[in-house]
Amino acid sequence: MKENISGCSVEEAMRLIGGRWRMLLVSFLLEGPRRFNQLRRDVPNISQRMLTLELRALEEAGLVLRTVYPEVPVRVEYSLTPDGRRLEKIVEVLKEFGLWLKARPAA
Amino acid sequence: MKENISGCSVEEAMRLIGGRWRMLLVSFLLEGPRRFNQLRRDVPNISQRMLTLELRALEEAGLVLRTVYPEVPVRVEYSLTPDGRRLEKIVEVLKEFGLWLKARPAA
DNA sequence: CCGCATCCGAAACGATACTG
DNA sequence: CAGTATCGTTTCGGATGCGG
Repeated sequence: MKENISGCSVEEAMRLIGGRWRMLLVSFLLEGPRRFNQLRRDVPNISQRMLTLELRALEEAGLVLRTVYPEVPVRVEYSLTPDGRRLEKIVEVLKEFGLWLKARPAA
Repeated sequence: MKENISGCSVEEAMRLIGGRWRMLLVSFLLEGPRRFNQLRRDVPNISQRMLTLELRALEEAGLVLRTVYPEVPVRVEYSLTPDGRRLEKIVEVLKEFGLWLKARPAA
């Protein structure tokens, strides 16, 4: 299997950042660390369950850092790792394309 | 529902171009028009069914043009519309990120 | 050559209720 | 506040067989 053709990189990238929520969450984390319920407000349509799952996935991929502050009540902050910041360009381009999408005449 | 925040653009974009195959197909179509079985060879792991479905979806979104040449046997060519070419930047950035992904030490 | 129809399992996603 | 657990629905994706 010739895995090294450039197209496969696209596939790998999409497998990691594909899905409805991932890049959306990253787009907010790019502005700075966020708490759990803060992200829920930022992304009103996401369910609690999906938010947990997606954050865990991003954490496991090394793109997001989860920090627990042992206060009462507990405080948890999510932030992008240096690796996670590599997604900034993708978010930018995606945002640009999305805006054009919503503006174009033909749906 | 405040739909106009920039993040939502990202979501809309991902809903259109998300999925395992879409951007991969676009990445090949960027090189020029392709026939059905040509794409099957380019993307060895895609099933006939998915190739049909994804091409139809891209066509319906106005990103891909399907041209039927009434020869015998029939010849069908898929090419990007001008709108479809707007995906070029996304593919580039995705490709770059994917290559880095495969190269980084920590999996 | 270029599909479509059908069936099926797997994965993504969502709603709701409950917990330290 | 920040989650788990459970369940149901929807979408994704593969296998196979048929048709113009």
